[in-house]
Amino acid sequence: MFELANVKKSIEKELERIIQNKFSINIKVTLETPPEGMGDFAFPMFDLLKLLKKSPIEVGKQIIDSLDLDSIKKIEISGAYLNFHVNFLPLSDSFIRELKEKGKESLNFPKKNKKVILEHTSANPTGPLHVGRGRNPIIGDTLRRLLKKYGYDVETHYYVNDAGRQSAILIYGVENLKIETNEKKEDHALVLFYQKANELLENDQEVSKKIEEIMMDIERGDEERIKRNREILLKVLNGIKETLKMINVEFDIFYWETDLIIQGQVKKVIDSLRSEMKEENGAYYIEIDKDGKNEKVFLIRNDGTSLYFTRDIAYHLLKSERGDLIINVLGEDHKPHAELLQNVLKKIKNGIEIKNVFYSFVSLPEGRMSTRKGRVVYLDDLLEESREKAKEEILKRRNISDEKLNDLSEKIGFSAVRYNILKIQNEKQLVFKWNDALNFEGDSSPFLQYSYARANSILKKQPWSGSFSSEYIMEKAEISLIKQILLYPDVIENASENLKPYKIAKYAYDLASIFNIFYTECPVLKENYEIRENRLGLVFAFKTIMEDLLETMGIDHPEEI
RNA sequence: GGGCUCGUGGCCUAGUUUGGACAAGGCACUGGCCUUCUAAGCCAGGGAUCGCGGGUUCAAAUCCCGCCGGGCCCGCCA
Repeated sequence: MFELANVKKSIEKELERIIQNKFSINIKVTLETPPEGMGDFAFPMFDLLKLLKKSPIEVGKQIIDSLDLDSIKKIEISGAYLNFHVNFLPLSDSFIRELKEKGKESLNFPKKNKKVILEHTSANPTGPLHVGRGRNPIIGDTLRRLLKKYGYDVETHYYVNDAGRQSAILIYGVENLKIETNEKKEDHALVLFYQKANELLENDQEVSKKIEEIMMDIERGDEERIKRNREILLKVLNGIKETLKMINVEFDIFYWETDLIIQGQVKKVIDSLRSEMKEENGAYYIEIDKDGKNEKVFLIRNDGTSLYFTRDIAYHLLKSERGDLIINVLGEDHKPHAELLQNVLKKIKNGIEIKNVFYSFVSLPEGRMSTRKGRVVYLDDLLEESREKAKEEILKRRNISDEKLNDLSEKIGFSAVRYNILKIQNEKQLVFKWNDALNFEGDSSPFLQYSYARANSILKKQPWSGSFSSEYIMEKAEISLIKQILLYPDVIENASENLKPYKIAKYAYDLASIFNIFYTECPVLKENYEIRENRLGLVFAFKTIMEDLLETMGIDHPEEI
């Protein structure tokens, strides 16, 4: 499965050997990709030429004369570059044969027998999910799918903050206010209480005091109080789950923050750090080295209750017992917190491996989204809008039953939202614009789904017999397609190792784009037997890989669109 | 003020980790392609001092320094 990368490595090794032998020079050779039409790999000889004080032609010729690898078809000297044309077509024989035999399974990496605990989303259950933090579930869930493919066992967590101030505000609102609403979805109905309570809070000391009391009860571990709260928070959480389901996001575990208090983990953390703790006005802290400076990290308030940070330590210790690698998908605002947490954990337990993936908020042209202030675009509304647009687009093209229309418009509309957010690098700040969020053309999920449907349609008309030989491949478009297909394992590896799910989107788009060119330039069904079967093989390979990519991105892949 | 981060055609993005050949795509715009496997597509075209200024290098969007602009963070909040 890794032949293409191996070919590259073997050329690099061979070049290093030849340069050593011929010129007695030890250099590390890194091949790069030349511009279109100039071969497959390029070796820049600048360093070598400088050392040897010879012309590129002279040095190039000497290298070419001593290089003898089956995989190389042709070598050209172009300026100070040595361009390698690789005979990679034969690689496609085994690749496609394996796809035929094992299907998508052949695309999975070997099991690593390592478990990843992946926490993402973890939005406060005080209102519906909004687009501002909408990147979190999309990045998180794509990582889950990607890392599984890459050979990890993955357990996903949603950390439910039921111990915090935000939750207490909602609880106060629900228990003390009366608000009429005909919102059917409970997260949308209950957020009104949260917003109203926040409003009251601003200029009413009494309200503020009552909320403090709720928080206090929780943090002291009042189980009655906690139980009542959860009933309310769960309603909001269920609304959030519904939204997540629409974009194909699901979790293994919902972990309630207050469990850490009730079950004693917080106390354990405090006990284990007690010897290092110092006191200040009745509160306790430890000192942590941060960029050479000592920083106070408070763990216990002067009223004896724990802080979010303390509970987060406990939670990460718990996660470290459940898996080998902890990955958190976090908003950029958590950066300092997360770094501090890693430092503290090092003090408590050795060898905890944590990787944090940060993303920037999606904002509105008029500023940051805020549930409290009501300046938000809810994910539900965006999804609804996208579904409607998908319906319109479908009806422009075909007449189908209402049932099919509903199904298809969700698969196209919801996916478009997921893709349009996923495709952008996490840390890039993103200003929400309806036009971009609802993009259905070019670099978009309908484009991918469309190319997939085209492939599917061909195979439906004429199933592939399974015979394929790269000898029959000669068209430019066919070769580009094979080349792109063979890159698949490298892309999965790169995206997984660097925890960059958007790399999958980029690759999938390029692949679909190349397939569309192939589709236009290389008719399949009307060719003679050999050519037809070979092209069917290519279409099959494309279809299988595209399906796999779409699944990895959590995007639906209807057979026809 | 300090720290982190982003800045690429009118708009959006890839490329930055590991420096290399004319900076690659999408949207929008202009023109062409459906009696032939789905035109959500394909082809062609115009449009970029890669925020600014220095430096390192044979070679800088990429590395280093300074500056400018946007975002985030600097709690006994979460």
